[in-house]
Amino acid sequence: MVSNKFITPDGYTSDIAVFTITSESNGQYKPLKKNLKIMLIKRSDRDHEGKLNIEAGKWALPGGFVRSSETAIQAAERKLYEETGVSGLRIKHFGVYDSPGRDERGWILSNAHYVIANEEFLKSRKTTKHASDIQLFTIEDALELNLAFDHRQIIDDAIWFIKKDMALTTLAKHFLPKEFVLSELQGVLLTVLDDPSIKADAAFFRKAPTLPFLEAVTENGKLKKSNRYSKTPAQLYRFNDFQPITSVYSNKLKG
Amino acid sequence: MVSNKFITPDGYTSDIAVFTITSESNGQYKPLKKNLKIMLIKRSDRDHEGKLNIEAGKWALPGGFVRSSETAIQAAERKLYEETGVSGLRIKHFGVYDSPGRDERGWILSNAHYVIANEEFLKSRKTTKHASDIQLFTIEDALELNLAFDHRQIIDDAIWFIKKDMALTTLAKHFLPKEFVLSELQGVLLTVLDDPSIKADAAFFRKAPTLPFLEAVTENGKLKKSNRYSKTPAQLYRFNDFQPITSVYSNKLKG
DNA sequence: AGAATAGTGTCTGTTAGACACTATGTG
DNA sequence: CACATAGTGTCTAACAGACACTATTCT
Repeated sequence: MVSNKFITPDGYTSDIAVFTITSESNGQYKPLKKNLKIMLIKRSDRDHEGKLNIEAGKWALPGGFVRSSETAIQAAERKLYEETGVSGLRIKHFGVYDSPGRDERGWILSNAHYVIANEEFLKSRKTTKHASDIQLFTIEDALELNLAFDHRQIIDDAIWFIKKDMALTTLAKHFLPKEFVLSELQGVLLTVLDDPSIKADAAFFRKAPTLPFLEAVTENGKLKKSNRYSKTPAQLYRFNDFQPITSVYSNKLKG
Repeated sequence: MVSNKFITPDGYTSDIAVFTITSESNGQYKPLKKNLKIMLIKRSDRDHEGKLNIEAGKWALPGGFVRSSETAIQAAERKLYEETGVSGLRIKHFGVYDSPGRDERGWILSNAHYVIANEEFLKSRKTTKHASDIQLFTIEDALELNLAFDHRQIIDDAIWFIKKDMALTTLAKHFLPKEFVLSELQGVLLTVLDDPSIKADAAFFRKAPTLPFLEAVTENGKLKKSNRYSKTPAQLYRFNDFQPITSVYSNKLKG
């Protein structure tokens, strides 16, 4: 029944869900309108050898086949750069998709990752793709598209993971500039999390400065402020290297 | 450079780290000595076709090749049953191991999972293996063995994941009987976590009954007690379906 | 002055942590 | 009665949450 050769998959791909939070100006001295977005690419009609491409024309996660000389993470890095011009970001594995029949070409595994990019970083990238073939979508819009393969499921799962990581780790820092104002942090958190104690201004502004993974920025011995988003100068903060650990059995943050 | 065939891996395996917490009696009416252990199997000299096996004689995680008609999770279930007699447990994915060169037979991917089994459950299993070829090791002992492939790394990572899940989810319930006494829960948590507020008896006994995912067991309208581990009858608790959610930005448990 | 953002003052109720104390049952 | 486990009483300091208040700056 079982052959004496190993049972070999027909392919191993690495796919990447690239998230960013876009900021729309809301007027001068106002906090920005923030929106969680995902970067998708339109599958071209033909591959790089000129052959008809599968799932052509559909929107899909960037990614592609892993080579035997690299890991899926390395492949993700390479494909991300080739397809979207993005590089240098922390790539995080979150799942494997291997249901029989998920790809009609055969038994093809997908190793799925997510990446958080801050908006400024994305703007500075260069890509060979036509701009219309690579776009940022809001999550709702993305999930309404006719997506290639099982990428809808993968995106769904990716969102669940970044929500979890946003709540449990200092993931928010990847969406923010090095130095930021509390209302920016609050905005980032609220695009992903729905937590009354983050929403409540007084509570958040009182709590945030005490968080062990945040520190006020100083300059020449004085607190550094910014009035990017308000007339009142607001204190700048940065993340430090503290890795908070929570537990359901006790509610003190540990490092 | 790239062939027109897909780049195909030479194999796709599913490996499972099976954890349990063993309890040694410490004397009558005493809490038990608990220890986190991992189940490993000794790779046999020849495979089921009689051919020489790779990494023969070394200790390894249970697992094996995934078939094209199943997912890695299903393969994990199947191999776990075939190799160790364990079935019916929740299998959780935690990583993929795909470094070139990790398996000298070729380009072989490992999809890694963990499983939590409670000790009583493990005792009741049946297996075709010789008892000496399948054993429970403490974590320290396991990491000192000469393990097959990169299974040392996989075990290391698995431990990290169960620590995290033990702290952040109600994972502890899989190590416990349906109804348990607070000192049992405390014992389970302490085998994996090092948290002063769990260690401190008074604090733990006061806090635990208020946790939203625990409830006191009643019988005929009365609180159900047990004196399994103490002369004083102790209240029995069970986990309910509450899924606690924590956050580093606020320290109220949400569901 | 008016408007908007960024905080702070203050009160109330809850909780963690420490430590001493009580409760229950065995031998 | 001694002892071990399973809690509870009580105090203190800290903190969350609510709501009103002040501070700063631009127009």
